[in-house]
Amino acid sequence: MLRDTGPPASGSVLNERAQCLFRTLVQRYIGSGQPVGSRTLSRDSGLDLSPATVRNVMADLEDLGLLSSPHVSAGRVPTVQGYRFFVNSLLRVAPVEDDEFERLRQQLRNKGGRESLMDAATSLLSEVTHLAGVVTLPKQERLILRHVEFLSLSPERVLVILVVNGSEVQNRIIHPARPCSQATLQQVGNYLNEVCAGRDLLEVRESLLAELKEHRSTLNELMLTAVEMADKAFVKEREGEDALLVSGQTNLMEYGELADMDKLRDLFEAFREKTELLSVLDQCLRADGLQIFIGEEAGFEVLDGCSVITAPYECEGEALGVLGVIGPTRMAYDRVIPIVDVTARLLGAALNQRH
Amino acid sequence: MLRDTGPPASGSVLNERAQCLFRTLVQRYIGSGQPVGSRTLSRDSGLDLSPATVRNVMADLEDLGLLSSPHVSAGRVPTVQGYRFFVNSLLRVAPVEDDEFERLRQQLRNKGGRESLMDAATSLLSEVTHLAGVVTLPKQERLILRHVEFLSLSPERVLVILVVNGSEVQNRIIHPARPCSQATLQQVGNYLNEVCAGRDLLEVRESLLAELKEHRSTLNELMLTAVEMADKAFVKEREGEDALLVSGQTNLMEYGELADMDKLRDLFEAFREKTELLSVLDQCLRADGLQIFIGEEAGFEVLDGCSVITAPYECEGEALGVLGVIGPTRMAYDRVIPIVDVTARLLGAALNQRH
DNA sequence: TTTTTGCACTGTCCCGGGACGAGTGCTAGC
DNA sequence: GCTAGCACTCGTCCCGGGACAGTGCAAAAA
Repeated sequence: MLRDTGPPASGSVLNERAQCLFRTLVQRYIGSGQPVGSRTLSRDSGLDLSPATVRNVMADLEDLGLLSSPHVSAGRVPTVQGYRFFVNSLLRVAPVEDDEFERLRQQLRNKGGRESLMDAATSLLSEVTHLAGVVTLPKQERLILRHVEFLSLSPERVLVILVVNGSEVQNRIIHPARPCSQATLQQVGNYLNEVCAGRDLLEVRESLLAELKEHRSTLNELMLTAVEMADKAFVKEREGEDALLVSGQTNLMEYGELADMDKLRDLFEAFREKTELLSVLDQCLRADGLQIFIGEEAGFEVLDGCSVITAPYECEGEALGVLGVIGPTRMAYDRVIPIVDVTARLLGAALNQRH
Repeated sequence: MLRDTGPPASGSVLNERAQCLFRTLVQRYIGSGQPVGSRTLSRDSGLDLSPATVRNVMADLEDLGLLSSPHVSAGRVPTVQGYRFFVNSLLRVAPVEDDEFERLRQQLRNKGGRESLMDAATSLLSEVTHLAGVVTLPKQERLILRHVEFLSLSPERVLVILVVNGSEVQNRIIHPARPCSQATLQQVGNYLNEVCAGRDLLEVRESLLAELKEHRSTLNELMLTAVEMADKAFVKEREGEDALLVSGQTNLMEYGELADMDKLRDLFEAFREKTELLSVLDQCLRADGLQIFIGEEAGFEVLDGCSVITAPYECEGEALGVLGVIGPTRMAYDRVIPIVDVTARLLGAALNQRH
């Protein structure tokens, strides 16, 4: 019996005993995946209660919506609300084990490119947790031009190489209105490098176009070509196209509760499609701080039966992206949460280091 | 009864009737996935034979190793040898349907970069065939330098941008022995562009190093730096790292014979790992022409129960890479083979077009 | 009042047996 | 050389019973 029958979300509403039983039940279910019965619970709780008493408490917990029974004689399993309550109020996270921490730290430093750093983070998450790891790539809202180079491929095609934001290289092919000689391109490049280096790509493009409109007649030939080139070369590209890395999907095949082929197929398709996942992870980025979605809480049917744990990673105080794991609702929250947390910090640190 | 009991691989060893029955059996099994019994076969073959006669023929076919029965009262299914014989001697391929051909053609032209062209080919294969599509990226044995650019990021780090083979851009970061000013880098770049443009990257590197060894004392400062830069910048990179694109893996989840979780998991891991698949596909590249591996023929246990159909794609008469599909042994060879064939041609054509 | 004990009840899982059907091999006959 | 008939063999499906695990409820004990 409970002292207070209010909604469990508001403060400590369960008495000590009920909390303890509930916690042990959830832990045990997470460990075994089997519904937990009163006998087992009375043995494992350490409370020296008879199964019958335990049954009474369990009945109350079921009334509160924290537990449910698959059928009348099969023990209890936590509901989504149950997991939520467990995570919010009852969970005691385990510190990351030393060797795991060391492994994470080692793998996330001195990585080559930023790309491979993100790759490393993704696979680390999946390997350490045995779940699926996800990392969103930093969305580069601002592209600061560092250097631009034009290369004539053929009379109608010009290769543009942009170095932006420090050391990231982008390249694209544009088709100029009039054929340009390599020499002209060289001059245009020099001009643009001089004028635009260190400025925002799109902003520069706008201002050049504005200038063109205003002083078209007074601009010389070279300037006109330069404006045209900038117009075509400085457009935004690769708009979040595959701004999501996923790793260790196959890990999910090991969990019995996801063993249904259709369910699994849908899940894998969602990993490939990415848009739904990205929308979930975007929420996490805005929410700022470690986030946990349990079951349908994320708002997508494919994620039914799954939990998502994410944390944003930051560089110079600004949240750049989100990393996390996806696994069955029945996951070892106490172990996984700190791992996600630590990985986010380490990734942020690694990014910071290369300033 | 058979006129000739020699190995079925050598020529037409089965009489007309046995061939017809065998073909109908295989086709039927491919369609339904269920073992085919004598009654069904006598109905479907169009030969007006009694089930008993069919049974006799089937017994002979089983003796030849072309059929096997899962158990005594369950009809027959083709063996790997059976599929092989079917594919080699009995198969009549269906021409690619018009709308499918149109679809392939449309999607494989006017694609942006070469990368996205390959992507398109991979997903097309998987979508049209409902199997998993694979495409190996052209392995660039020769990297012809077109242009090189050095950019100083910090005193110890230099960004190298290489344009090779027409319009492909590579970039890497190197750490010079001594700090270099941007002006020096500019000069080094100019020098290297002048001397090396149009030549093979690795060959240039060798010859420069050789020259260094010989005339070290007589070279000026700039030249020394240039040689050092070339040494560090012109090394081969991205050695076949992920030279394989896979798409539509989830399609395979729909086939009952691959429904075993462990089997599927191994298969997906093989897709991720890529090395085993690449070794199979490399054979296909050397073999030159459409290749079919049935079951364990490919030599890898994970591919047990699967067939691989590949065709090399060519550009300017040279086989650049391989594309194909992977699916259950029981696949619609008559439909899939021409699709793979056509896709390879279209991809080759698309690559040729951009010369 | 709270906890425990005892008991009836209700589901699942795991057999073992019987009916059924599909398919086979063999033999005799056309 | 082909076919019809027949006995036989398995495998699958379906059922019913027993073991089992867990429940709810009521009555007794603390």
